[in-house]
Amino acid sequence: MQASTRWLPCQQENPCAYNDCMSATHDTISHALSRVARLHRSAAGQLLRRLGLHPGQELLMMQLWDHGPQPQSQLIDLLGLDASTVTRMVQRLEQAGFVRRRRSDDDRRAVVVEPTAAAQALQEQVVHAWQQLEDLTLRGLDEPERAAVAELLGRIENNLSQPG
Amino acid sequence: MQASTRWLPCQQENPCAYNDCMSATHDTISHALSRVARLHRSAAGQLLRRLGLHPGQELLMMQLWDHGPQPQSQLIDLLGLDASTVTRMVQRLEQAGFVRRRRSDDDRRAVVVEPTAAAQALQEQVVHAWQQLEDLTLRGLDEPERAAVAELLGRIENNLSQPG
DNA sequence: TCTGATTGCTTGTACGGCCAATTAAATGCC
DNA sequence: GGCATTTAATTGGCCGTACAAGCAATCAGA
Repeated sequence: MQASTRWLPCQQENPCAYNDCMSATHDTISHALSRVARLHRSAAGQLLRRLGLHPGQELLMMQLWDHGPQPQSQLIDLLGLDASTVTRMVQRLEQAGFVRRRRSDDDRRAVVVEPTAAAQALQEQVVHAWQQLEDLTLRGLDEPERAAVAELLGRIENNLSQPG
Repeated sequence: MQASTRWLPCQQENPCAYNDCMSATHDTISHALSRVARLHRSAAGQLLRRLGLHPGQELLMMQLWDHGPQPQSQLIDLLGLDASTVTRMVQRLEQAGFVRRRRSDDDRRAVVVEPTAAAQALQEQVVHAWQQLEDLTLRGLDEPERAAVAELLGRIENNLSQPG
């Protein structure tokens, strides 16, 4: 990340048409959150890359590791994702050999997703990568500060979970 | 969000193969961050929808509103995105009528991106939507707590910005 | 029992985002 | 000047993600 001052604005007819000093879209927590989210996802991507997973897939796998085989509808609930998203994620994870799909006998509409042996072998590595990510993310924050982050994120999550 | 207990695990040969009580992939701040990020982006999407913008595009437009016409390379730096991402975002924003592109005279490789009149008309609405998003996100947090969020997110951003 | 509503899932389409490979222009070094 | 290196941008390919539309199985009420 080097400084980028090779472009100096205000060389046009109306010099003050743009807010160089006082940004109309001043920095907000929403801005910071967007940046942090992308950086965090990117870091996760680098760690998961070698394991053959794309960021986002590890969250689905973790649900399977934690709660065992379950219908897609439950994955959708737990992950909070769109149904179509989960459908295609599961299709790709099946293609990659990490999950298996079968139609449920109880409800012939439902599809039960279960981890494969290959996924079991993967679990340990993913947990490790996730730990590395956590360490990298929270480097330099002591325990009370980490607790504060967790608490504040929890409240923000709550805010965003319930409608406007 | 209704409870989802219609699926009870542990009805298989090996009852304790899955960690229902003590999750191996226990809840982390990285997890919370992922969830909050998706919720936040989703909320932004709903607010930007009526304005004809997709989440992510508003950040690019804000750069243009704040700093005026500038080469794509600078947008890439400021937004921290991949060059290919910005290329296609700008193409779509041009298609939508919000930006114009011209080759720079100084450097015939460079493409200068500038907001259109339609974009100027949009700015006010986007700023308002962004304010709504900020309010929704931080609802119930008092000023010291908001400051704490900003400070902690800043440190996390710093952590994630520098290599491993 | 039949029928309308609901539920589970899929496919089409589109965007944000990344990596890899490529082209063209500018720069730097000899 | 000439050539290797760097830089700006683009395109192809892939995945995550969402919305809209649609199909099939299930459920509930008349």
